[in-house]
Amino acid sequence: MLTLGVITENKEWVIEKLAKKHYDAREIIEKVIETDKKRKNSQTESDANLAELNRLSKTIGQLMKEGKKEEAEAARNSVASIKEGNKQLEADVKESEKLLIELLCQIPNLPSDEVPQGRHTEDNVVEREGGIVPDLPETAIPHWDLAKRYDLIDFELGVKISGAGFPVYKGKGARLQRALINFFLDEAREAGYLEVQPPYVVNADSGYGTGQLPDKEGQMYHCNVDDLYLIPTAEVPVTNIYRDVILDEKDLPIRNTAYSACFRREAGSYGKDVRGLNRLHQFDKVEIVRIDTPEHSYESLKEMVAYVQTLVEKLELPWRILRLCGGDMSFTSALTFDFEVYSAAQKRWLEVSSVSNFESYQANRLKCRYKDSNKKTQLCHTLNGSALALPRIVAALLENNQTPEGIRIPEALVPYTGFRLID
RNA sequence: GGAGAGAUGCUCGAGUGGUUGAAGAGGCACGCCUGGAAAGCGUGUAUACCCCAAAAGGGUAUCAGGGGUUCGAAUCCCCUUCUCUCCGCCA
Repeated sequence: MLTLGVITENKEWVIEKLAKKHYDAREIIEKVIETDKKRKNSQTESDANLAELNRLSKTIGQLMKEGKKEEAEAARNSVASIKEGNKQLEADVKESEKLLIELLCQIPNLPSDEVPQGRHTEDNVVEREGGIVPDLPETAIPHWDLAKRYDLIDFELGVKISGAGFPVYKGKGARLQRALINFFLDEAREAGYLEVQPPYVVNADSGYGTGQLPDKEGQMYHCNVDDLYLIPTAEVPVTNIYRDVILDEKDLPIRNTAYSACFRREAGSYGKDVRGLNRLHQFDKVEIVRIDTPEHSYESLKEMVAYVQTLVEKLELPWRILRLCGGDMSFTSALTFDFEVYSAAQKRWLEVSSVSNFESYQANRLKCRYKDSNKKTQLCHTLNGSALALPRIVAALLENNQTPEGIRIPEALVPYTGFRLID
């Protein structure tokens, strides 16, 4: 969530910025400011009462010692009446604080100046592109058919065991998954990221910390009995490592990478979007996360994007980077670059990575701070990106590399798969 | 899952109702000392919020989290979470 300071001090500026995300903030911001005023008033008054209370309490102890019973009794009475009177004020403070957080959670992050204007996916700007779109013969088939032909992925079996969107990988299909995960983790480590293995279920506090809760509650699987959520991405547990933490500036930027299975309910998806590997309830992903200073975070974002580019290049896939427009960005992001690879039999671009700078939006919620060189405590900036999500990479690899002899494995992956051809 | 013990600041650790935001030690930072270092000495060392134009200064809250008793709670009571020990179960 945004900090109160930025809202109260730069109201008009904030409203203007949010317009780029097509979010009309005027009304809610007025409400925030009003609630904040109320909170301050109540707290000032309540604090004064409590100060008086503390003072009197000390006096009572003293008076009792001196044997001045009557005076002590009088003080005791006035304490009682102040206490009674303060109850409402304390309730007001709590109420205002709660409302304030509720309101702040409804306001999206401010888009950075680098974000292009626009409403829809068509308005996203192609930043760079590379790779060669293969010239497939007429007989080329989509990955779900290839998966069947070479017995790599069994979608029906997944349906039997769990439901749609939970495929079973078999043989070279399963080995390809494992190869990709190891390849991505090794690459990340060589690029300076520390590998971590986080839990796959998180508590509600963690969900709030990274912003999945409260608004995206319906997108996560929830274990009711234990009140735990299956992670939709490793971003959640990894970023929450830094919840309620004050870091040292010299330790920044923090670079972490993690593989995890990801679980998403994907309520409301349909049609060609969910065909084959295009959209799953469970999938594998290697994530990169950075915690950085405000001064350096955009440099970090650049580095992350450049890093992800090396991955798609090594996999020899046709790729492009999109700079997301205001209307297509996520709620919590300040600037996002999406990576897409071209899946040549489906003849469509598939999103395989999303790299974002959240600036202090997540950090404010997380209370992830650092001490700067002046020993002042400040909010960090958080960033993350997929590096990479497997299913659509697999879809593109299968489709683009199909030959009459079988499916060719890109050179960089061969040491990991142990085979060059799926046949 | 059953029984018991416990959770204090960056760390260790004292504290069982009243000038305790918290002794003491260690660590760390700065200063003095030194040719330099060590030792020594001195000073400082939480977070959030509120008042104040700001600084200075002041106030409130926080001793796992929440609630309660009391004029007053780190200290007493209740609930939750977590840790440890023993038993059970188990990859």
